[in-house]
Amino acid sequence: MAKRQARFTPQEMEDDPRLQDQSQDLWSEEFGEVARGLLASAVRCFAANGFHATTTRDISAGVGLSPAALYVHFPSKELVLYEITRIGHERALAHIQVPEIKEAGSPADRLRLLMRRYTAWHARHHVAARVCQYQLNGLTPDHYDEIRELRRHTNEVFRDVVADGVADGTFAQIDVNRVVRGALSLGIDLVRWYRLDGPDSPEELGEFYADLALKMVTKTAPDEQSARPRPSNGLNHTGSSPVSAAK
Amino acid sequence: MAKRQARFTPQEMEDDPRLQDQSQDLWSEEFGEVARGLLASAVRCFAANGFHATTTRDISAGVGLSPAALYVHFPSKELVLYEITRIGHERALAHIQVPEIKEAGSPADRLRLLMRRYTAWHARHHVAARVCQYQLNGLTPDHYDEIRELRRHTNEVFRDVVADGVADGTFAQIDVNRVVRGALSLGIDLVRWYRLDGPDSPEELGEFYADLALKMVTKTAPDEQSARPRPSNGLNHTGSSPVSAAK
DNA sequence: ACGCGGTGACTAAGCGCATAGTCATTCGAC
DNA sequence: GTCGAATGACTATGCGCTTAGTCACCGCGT
Repeated sequence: MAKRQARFTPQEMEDDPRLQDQSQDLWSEEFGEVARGLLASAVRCFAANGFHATTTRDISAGVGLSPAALYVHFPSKELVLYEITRIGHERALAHIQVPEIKEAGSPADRLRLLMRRYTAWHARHHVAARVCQYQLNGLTPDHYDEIRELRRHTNEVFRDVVADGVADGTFAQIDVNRVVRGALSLGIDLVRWYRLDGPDSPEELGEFYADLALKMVTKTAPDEQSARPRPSNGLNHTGSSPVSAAK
Repeated sequence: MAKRQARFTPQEMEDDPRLQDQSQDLWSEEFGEVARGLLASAVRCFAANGFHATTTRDISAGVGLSPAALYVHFPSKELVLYEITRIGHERALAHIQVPEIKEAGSPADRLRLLMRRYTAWHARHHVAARVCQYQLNGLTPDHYDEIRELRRHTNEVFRDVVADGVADGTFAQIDVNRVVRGALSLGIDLVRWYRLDGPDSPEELGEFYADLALKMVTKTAPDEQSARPRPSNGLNHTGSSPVSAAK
């Protein structure tokens, strides 16, 4: 009878190694100590059970407070989600808008650094990033649009690097949009399964995915690859669309 | 005050091209006409607003019935979700367990076919697949475990092909687990952004991702790739772990 | 030292509402 | 007339958020 079956209790969530990450350091400055605790608790709850399955009681119980205490620090449950997603997206974007990448010489080096940092950031903050990626439909339309704007910027950072490499001949004549979406998919989808106590450190995974991204754009010697069962059907992966409506 | 803000009305969902896919044909046999309509409506609602934000009224209104009608065909809302995810996972798995792939000659050909079919299936059924991927936390623990078992099988299909290629020297000496996860990430993450009215047909995207998967495993000529800023730190991407706990 | 008014964090209790699910009854095809 | 499908009115419950009030603490005049 209308019981909301959150599958993880606060105690289970506290101990679960799959919900351990380094997202505490995301909101170290802008919030007071209690508000930070509430955000951390909310991240765990939202990541484990989803925004709508999480009650204000769950969040506040995670820091040993009463439900009403949440409203001393945040005006609504939705705004808690908004702050999490906003900060998450802002920090991820800032982490790939660094001089180190811009000033790296070749597009290949830039792409390698970009993919390494993007992947490692998402691995390090995979719990918060999971909320950022999969709980957006709990936002109001206005807040959702703000987050989309941040995502557009992230997209452009990738697009610029890949487009540069294609333009100057460093990369193969690939479809920029498709490759960018593929690289982003790798860097994002890992938050669905990654865990810090798994076999790969964030840096190792970043290194590996940077290699994969490079392989995506590198020219292949004509007879290097194995035989293609499909001869040539005129539907090759080059310039199929100018700018697709990337979410 | 406790208003659940589902952001999409039934009418909006009916018309939104982002919620159009071919998932109708998934449950053509096992259910009656009305039950199929309810499943289709539930898929749209769950994909648009999430399981917990969807009411039984939303689902039944999508087919012009009263809320109570849902309980004529399904014992609970959770079981509607379970049927969707079960059938989705079963069909996706069946779609890559075909003789066509097993009997293809080289591991490269098998991987190409596998990735093509896996990607195209998820693109064609991206709305239902989105529910299958992102709404699993609405399931009871028992049902969740059943789905995990199906996912494990899917994993193994990929692992077998890649491991074969590595064993017989067709592929480079890559880390099988990492490559499999990367390929699965590409094939799965597309359901987050794909739309049938976008620039790529399911087949084109499958073709493109099959190329990417091949590039992931193909040996690179020693000086083919651009200079690596990292010389050799002993942390190369080879055999870091035997079998990781893939979700 | 002390009292005193002010302040902000926090709580207990609960309001108003919406939800998942129930059930006696009706409808409609055969 | 029978029987399954569908319904409208209903229940039990849980939800987000509010309200009235407690408590610890602060500055400050005396």
